[in-house]
Amino acid sequence: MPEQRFTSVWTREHKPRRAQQGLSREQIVRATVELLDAEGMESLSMRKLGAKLGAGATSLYWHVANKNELLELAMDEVFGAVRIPASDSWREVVGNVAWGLRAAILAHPWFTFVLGSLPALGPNAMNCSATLCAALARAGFQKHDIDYAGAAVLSYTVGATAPEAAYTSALKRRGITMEQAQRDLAPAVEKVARAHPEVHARFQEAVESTIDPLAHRQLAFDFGLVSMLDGLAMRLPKSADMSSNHQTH
Amino acid sequence: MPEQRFTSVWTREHKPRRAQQGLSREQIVRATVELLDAEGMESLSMRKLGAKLGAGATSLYWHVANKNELLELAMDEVFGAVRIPASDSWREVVGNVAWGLRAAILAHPWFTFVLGSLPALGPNAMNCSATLCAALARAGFQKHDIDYAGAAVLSYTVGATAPEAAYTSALKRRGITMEQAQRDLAPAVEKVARAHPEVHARFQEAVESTIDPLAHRQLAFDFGLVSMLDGLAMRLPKSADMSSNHQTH
DNA sequence: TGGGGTCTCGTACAGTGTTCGAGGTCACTC
DNA sequence: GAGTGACCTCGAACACTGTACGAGACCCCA
Repeated sequence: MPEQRFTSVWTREHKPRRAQQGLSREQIVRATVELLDAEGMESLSMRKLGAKLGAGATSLYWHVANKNELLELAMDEVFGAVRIPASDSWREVVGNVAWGLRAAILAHPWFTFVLGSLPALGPNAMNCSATLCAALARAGFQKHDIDYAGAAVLSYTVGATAPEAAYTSALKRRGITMEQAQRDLAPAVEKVARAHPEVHARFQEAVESTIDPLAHRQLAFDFGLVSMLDGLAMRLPKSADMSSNHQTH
Repeated sequence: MPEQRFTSVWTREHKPRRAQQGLSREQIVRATVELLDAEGMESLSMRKLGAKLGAGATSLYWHVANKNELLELAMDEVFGAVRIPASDSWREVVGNVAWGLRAAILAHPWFTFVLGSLPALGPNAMNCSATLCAALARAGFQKHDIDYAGAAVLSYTVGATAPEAAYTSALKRRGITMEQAQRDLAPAVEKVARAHPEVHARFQEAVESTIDPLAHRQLAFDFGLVSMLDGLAMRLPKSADMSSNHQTH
């Protein structure tokens, strides 16, 4: 087996070319994000992207080594859209980053696919995790616990938001309403109800609920986020921060 | 726009054919899991799968409507491998399910890709979330909080384990050692170090650390899981369970 | 007038998921 | 035994995909 290398856009250096005319890397990345937002991950092809830019598909390969590099760049573009808050309260900083990341994922549902397959080494991603860790360090976490706590919040945020984004965007793109989807899934739920009656009961509750589904999902996210933050607060060496029951939103 | 339907393997009914000869659905699903484990998500093709079974690619379409259905079935197969614990302590049940799911994801890194794109409506997935919710209900959570708490634990578990599985399996499949990867990433980290020196310091610590990287990742996962469980325990209406500081593993 | 770097792109290759329809193999009935 | 219809397999074809390669175009500078 030949000693392979682990590569990424961020390990090659890249001199920005004269932005005179023709294509530029920034322009290509912007178009990529737009196309992904509009049509989703599996509809992005180099030919379509080229056409959108009024260029041939293979012209893109001058500015970018391959499709994966393009996706890495697009991912970091989304990380860049996460607003980084400034505050003295670590709970506020961490909570705001989590909600910001959630908003970014919901706006760009393809994001988590890229995050799951390619390393996030871009400057904006680094900036995100750095502010998180800085806040946690200031809060009083020590050494490895800083990384652990930061990773825990990011993991929960991504894990909670990704399927939500995938589901809602899949429905929207295919022109299916939420009610239609629930109606279509009813038989499958019915089948499972025999083994787990209490699951069925809660599903019915959800269907007949009068709360706005969007508000419902926000409540669910907040519940988990607040729980995580409270649990982290318990792990602070000296109980410096005791405002554990504040809502983050 | 024509009123589309939201479909899934689990919404169609399926009569298991006579298992006499030729292909069967179970056999195909087993082979799918094997192929995905061995070569990863992007290397699964109907032609390869057919060849592995000694059949033509298009023969599979008699037993399964399309590739997505196949992936749904494979996903539920993995859910079925999660051992469901029996215990009176809700923390033990929830913790064990989380660790079991983590083990399943690490053994089948393609799992989270499917989970992210297709609905998990299979019986084994339902069983998993049902035991989780049953334990949480017994613990004292009420109504929606049961779902919220269950979703929080699953979200954290998936969000924390998925990138870990993706990274380690990508390295293994391409024959790259962990040390080699860290060496390859060094220039990118170096570049970011200028903006965030404290990130660089912790990265160096991690590289030079003498702890086994596997143990390190397990510690990180446990840190977040215990934090989440502690935070959930705080949300129990009457403080029925106060054993908040026990480790789960 | 000549390079030489920078950039575009047509062609080609090996692969993909899936449709269609022709055919083959049974178990059962007349 | 002949015939029928359900069950199952599969070759060919279609419209795609990512990207390697090499031919050319443009522009700046000597």
